[in-house]
Amino acid sequence: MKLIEARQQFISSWGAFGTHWGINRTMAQIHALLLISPDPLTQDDIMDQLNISRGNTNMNIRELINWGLVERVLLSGERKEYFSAEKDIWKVVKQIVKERKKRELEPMLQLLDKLEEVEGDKRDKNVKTFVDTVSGIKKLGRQADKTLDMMIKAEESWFIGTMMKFFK
Amino acid sequence: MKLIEARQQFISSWGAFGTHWGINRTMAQIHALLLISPDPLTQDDIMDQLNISRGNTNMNIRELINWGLVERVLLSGERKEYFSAEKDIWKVVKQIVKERKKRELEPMLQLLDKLEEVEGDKRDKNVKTFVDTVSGIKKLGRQADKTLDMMIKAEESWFIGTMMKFFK
DNA sequence: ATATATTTTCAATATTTTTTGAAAATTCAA
DNA sequence: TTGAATTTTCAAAAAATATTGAAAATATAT
Repeated sequence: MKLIEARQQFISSWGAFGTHWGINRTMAQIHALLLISPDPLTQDDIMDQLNISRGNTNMNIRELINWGLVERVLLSGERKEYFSAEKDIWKVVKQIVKERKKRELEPMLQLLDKLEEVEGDKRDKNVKTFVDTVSGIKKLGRQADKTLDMMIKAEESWFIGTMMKFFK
Repeated sequence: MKLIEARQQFISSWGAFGTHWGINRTMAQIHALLLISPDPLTQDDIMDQLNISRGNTNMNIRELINWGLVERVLLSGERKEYFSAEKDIWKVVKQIVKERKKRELEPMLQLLDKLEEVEGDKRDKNVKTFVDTVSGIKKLGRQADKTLDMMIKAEESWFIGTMMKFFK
């Protein structure tokens, strides 16, 4: 397979993959493009390579910056802004985990704390089932939260080493 | 907070949560409803409680069954079908992980295997960056695959115990 | 200051996804 | 069988989401 074709496939399936994870196609494609580009790209480079509009490009680049996956690069003597993606995949994963934990897991756990205190008699099976379900999710969620915290702090080598041993 | 309100909030935020993870709102809501219902429900029960159409209900129940999260229950002497959700959250999580691994991670790893064999000279920095990126993702992906396999096989108590020790 | 390059915004449009509801198919009791 | 109950399908409609492109805002060089 030629590079040009392989790049296309990578970008396109990274985009499709993203949509399964609540990330919009374009954002995932821009990320993919930057991941496989040796040098930083401008907004125009991205527009041209992915065939998307200026507005779309701009919005999604900014979103990638919010996620901490892409950064602005200023090249001396150049007026335009350049963009480049973090290439270390372990860092990328940690960054995504960190953001999703903050945006989704933590608010969910807070809600569950509130819901667990529902009024009512536990002898009522509706109350019991509700409370048991909420508690069960909360317990697992709290554990996940701790585990992810550790993962975020870990070095790849340490993390993979540990996993290897435990899940040999 | 009254049970009725707590149930509403749970269903609604479980639905919103689902949309961040590529699951449609209705499917997540039906799942939530079944999780907190002590007894199995019929299609009509679900339609009424969530205010959704028959077609929508039917489609999403079937999808939940495909995901292995809900099962048909036949009550003797009843003509209608009843549905109930697995209540053990650890089992639910394992089931979701298992399905997503099969549907998303495994195909992605297969693709990366192919893409890694791209033609071209690694002294070309475009080729090098592409291959390095693909290899990096593949390596981490393979490790995730193994780790998830272990998790799927594990008992909750063992898993959490292990995590506690390692990520104390 | 002025002109020019560049980035950002956002209303309008297009696309994708979800939902509806009625018709068709299926199931089951009599 | 027949017919009522129930489930499934799917084209059309609605809703949600993503994209465009031109205008406005901003930044920079002269």
